[in-house]
This record gives sequence, structure tokens and C-alpha cells, in this order.
Amino acid sequence: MKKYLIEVFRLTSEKLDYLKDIDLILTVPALAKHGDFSTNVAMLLTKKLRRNPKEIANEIISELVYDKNIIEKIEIAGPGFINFYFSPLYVTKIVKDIVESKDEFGRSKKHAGKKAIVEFVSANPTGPLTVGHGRNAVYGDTVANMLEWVGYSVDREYYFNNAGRQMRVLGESVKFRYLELLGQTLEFPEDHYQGEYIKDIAKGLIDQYGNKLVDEPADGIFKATAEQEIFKDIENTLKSLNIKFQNYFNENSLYESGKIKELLKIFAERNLSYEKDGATWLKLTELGNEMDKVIVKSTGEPTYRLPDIAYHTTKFDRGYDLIIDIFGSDHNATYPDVMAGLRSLGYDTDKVKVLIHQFVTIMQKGEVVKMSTRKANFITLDELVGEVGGDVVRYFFNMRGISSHLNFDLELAKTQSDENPVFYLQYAHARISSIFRMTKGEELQLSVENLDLLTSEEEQNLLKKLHQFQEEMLYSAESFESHRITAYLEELAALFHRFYTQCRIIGSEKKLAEARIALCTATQTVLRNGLKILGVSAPDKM
RNA sequence: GCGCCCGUAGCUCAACUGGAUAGAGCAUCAGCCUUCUAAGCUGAGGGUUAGUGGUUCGAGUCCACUCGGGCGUACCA
Repeated sequence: MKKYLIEVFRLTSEKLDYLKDIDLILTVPALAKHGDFSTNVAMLLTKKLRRNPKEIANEIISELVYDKNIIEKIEIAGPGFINFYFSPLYVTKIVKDIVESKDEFGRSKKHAGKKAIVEFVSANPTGPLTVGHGRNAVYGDTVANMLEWVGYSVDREYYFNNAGRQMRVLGESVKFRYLELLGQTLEFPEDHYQGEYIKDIAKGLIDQYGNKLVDEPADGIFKATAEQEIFKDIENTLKSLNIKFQNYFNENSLYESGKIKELLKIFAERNLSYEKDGATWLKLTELGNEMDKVIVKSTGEPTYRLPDIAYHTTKFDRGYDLIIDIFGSDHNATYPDVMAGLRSLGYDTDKVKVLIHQFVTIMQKGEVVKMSTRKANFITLDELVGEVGGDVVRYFFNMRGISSHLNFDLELAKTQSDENPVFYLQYAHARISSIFRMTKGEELQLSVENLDLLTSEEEQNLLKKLHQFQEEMLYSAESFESHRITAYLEELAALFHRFYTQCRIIGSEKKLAEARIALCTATQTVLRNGLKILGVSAPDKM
């Protein structure tokens, strides 16, 4: 419907010059009586043309050339909105498109041929993923799905660091538990990792090696085994949420390949860095940021900025057109330094989109749970998936805009999971499957020959919502807003449930029944396609 | 102090990027199953959009200030 209107306006702008350089905004009005689509162009032009909006609207309408079989009525309303009403017959045509395109319906080729990389999760292997990581993981994977849906070829990447202090402490923590389990009494350091999982890893080592490792350094087999086990857990957790990475990028490889040294050399050569107090500083003030920052400590160890910049240069060098980083809000101060560094090297940082999501607050028994991996008072993502299931977790984290702080009430998630909107969507899908099982026995078949019979209010509203799918997906993908998809699907499911209650199939006249089967098929296809982008399953039975 | 984010119904959140009467779910109340799944449908109540000013045809949305909350503000990542 919208595409048709845009074309009509394009043709009209050849006659009315003032329409040429205006941004045509067509929206679906909140109220049905305001039509199927509405535009405010006349109001936007008042200032420029110094004329009354209604007068302008009248002039535009009189020049519009359109097919009366498609648009039934055009009205001017309120302060100068132009409202369009489509013909019921045209509205029904969407069913044919959907039935023909099936799983491909709603895709867009707009960004075909472009490559994107989405970096997310990127948690270092020091412990299991927390509920907090869950938001990052689910959102990142959904962004990747959305981009694929509109034509991008997407790589999902997990960046990690298995060197440095954190990992040393991890190895020591495991060794402590190992010695404890062998009967030694030790005082476990408070700043070490205290989670049960550390004991499990230590226990595994005893099962395999007995007490032969007593003299091994913490940095050796203890650390290595911990990393391996933890990564295995992380991968399993992600798998339970349908998330799979194409690539795990080890920060260490940047040192091994000489990338870090190379970068330091370039910064020095271009006079972008300097030495002070035994450390190397990057001249960020010259690059427009507030203060210079250390990139190599006086100990000779680089700070996170240097490898981060190096890492990003590899993303550019690998030829991505769109580079997406997904971070929690605790990183919001770090990326401007990295971006400035990249700009100074001549990279076009417009290609980089840093998407920062706010934190998840866990509420338990009415209180906020403070979480720390070290103290092990976190709630793992695994536990959450175990309690409510992967579909609910995926849906829940996709339901909200990323800039809003998210309250996750554990009791609510557990006890009222039946009321979760995800079931509402899945139920609509399952109901349609059930219809098909029943109609098969009645020898009714899908037919797109008599779609003109779909004239009831419930049918027309459902059809109009189906028309919006492709555009909604494109908009969601381009604005990286997965919560728009959940909102759309909830509206679609609501319209279907209303249709279901009001319009029977079995018992209706054959032609009408078969047209309704086509409508159900179309609805189910759109529900399934939408759920697929969200990474949520579409069951045939519930 | 400074930077980013947030403040909308009892609770959790939307609001098509400045549009028409601010919407959903949960919770509460009242109805609807001899017919394709009642995990559903219909209806009711619930709001000074934290506050005060401003910008304009028009503000939850933009600007300024105030109040309240989250995350940062390292030679930690």
C-alpha cells in the first residue's frame, strides 16, 4: 500500500514542484477512521509556501493521479492531514504475494551485496554468562538476524582476552580449590573467583590427574583447563538460545601477528603519541577528545585501548561495510577513545555503529540483586534459561528498547511465564496449524481465487497489518530496534485472534472457507518469519 | 563536578522520530466455550507523561533549568 502511495506522489511531484524536495512521511494513523495511511505534507509546507494547509492539501489532492480501484477515498482532516483509504479488494491482494513468497516474504534486497560484522557477548572466559550478558547476547544475535533479513551478509564475532590479570587470578583460584580438595587448609583470597564452578573445574582435575598437579604452576594447566571448561559452558548456554558465532577472535592474536607493535610504530611516526612518566600516551586531545590517555603503561603492558584499536582495524581491513559493536552501558566511556584512534589512522568510523544497551536489573523478592562474577552472587543465564526456557528469554530481551533500563523480576518470570506475550504469539501460530489439521479432514483447500470475499472488519484489519510487515522489518533493521518486531507481531497476533473468534472456516460456504484458509496461511507465514528473526520457535502445537 | 542513559496507568514497558482522543501486557472487576486449541475473545476502571519555563499551527517527543534513579569518569578490561 505504502509503495503505491509513494509512487503516486512521485508522479505528482512532476507537476507540483514544491513536492519535489520534501520528505514524504506516510504513517498509519492510530485511529481507523483516519484512514489506512496519512500524510502531513500539507502542514509541513505551510511555512515555505505561506499558505493555509487545507488549501495546499486540496491542491495536492486535485493533482494526484491514482487508480480508483486501489485507492477508494482521499480526505482532508483535522488541521490539514491527507488521509487515504484503500479499496477492500486491493487490500486482499497481499495474501497472494505471501502465499507465493512463503518463507521469503518480507525480506528486502535493499542492502544486498553488503557485508556486516556484529561483535557481541565478548565476555572473557572467567565465569559463566550472567543474565546481564543475556541481554547483550540476545540483542546482538537479533540485530544480526535483522540485517540478514534486509540483505546483508553477516558475521557474528566474539572477541575475548585470555591473558592478563583476570585470567591469572582465575588459574590461581582453581589451584586453590584443587589444593583444598586434596586436604590442604588454605585461606581462600577474597579477591579470587568464589563461584561453585571453580570447585567443579578443580574436581575435574582431581578426577583426571589425582594429586599429580600439586607442583604445577597456576598459570599452566589450571588456567588452561579453566578457560577450556568455561568456554564450553558459554558455548552451551549460547546454543540454548540459538546463538552461534562464526568467529572467536582472540585478543592475543593481535600481539602474535605484530599488529600491536605495528600500530605503536604508526602512532609514533605520525606524532600521535608521546612518552611521559614512563608510559606512552595517545594524543586524544588533538583528535577532539577531552584528555590524552595511556596506551602503554610504564610496566610495558598496553591498556585495553591499544588492542581495541588494533582489533577494529582488522574489521576494516576485512572489508566490512557495516561494523556493529554491542556493549553494555559500562563501556560507554571507552569507545570514543577507540573511535578517535581509528579516525586518526584514516578509517571511516561512520561505518561503525556502537550500540549500547542499558543494564538489566534483577529483582528478587522485591529487592535489587547486585551482581559480581568474582563474588559469584550472580544469576547465570543458564539458570534463567532453565527456569523459563530459551524462547521466553529471547523474547523478553527483545521486547524492550535498548536505551531503557530493564527490570527483570525473577519471581514474575518464573511464576507467570504463562502470561508472557511470547505464548500469545506462539499460540496464534499453533492455532493456525490446528485449523489446517481440521480443514484437511473437511476436504477444504487453500485458494486465492476468491479473496474478494474477505470483506469483514476482522479480515480487513488483519490484511492491512500483513501489508505492513516488510516495511516494519526494514525499519527495525535499519534502526537496530528489535522491540519494534515484537510490538508488530503482538498486534498481528491480536488481530488474528479476533478474526479467529469472529470468522469460522469449517461451516462457512466453501469459497469463503478456502479464501480464509489462504488468509490463515498468510498470517502464519508472517508470524513464523517474524519469530524466526527474533530467534523464537513457532510451534504447531501447544 | 563532568559524560551517557532513564523517569509515561498499581507493576513492566510502547508510542512509526514533532501529529489527530498517550497505547499494550500483567494485576483488578464484569461477561463469553454442545461448533476449527478459553495459553483465546468482549467490556469496565485506572494518566497533570517527575516538576517549572520556553520553541510553534501542534510537545511524552526538541531546548533550558530543577528534582530523582542507573552506568561511567584509571598507567582495570
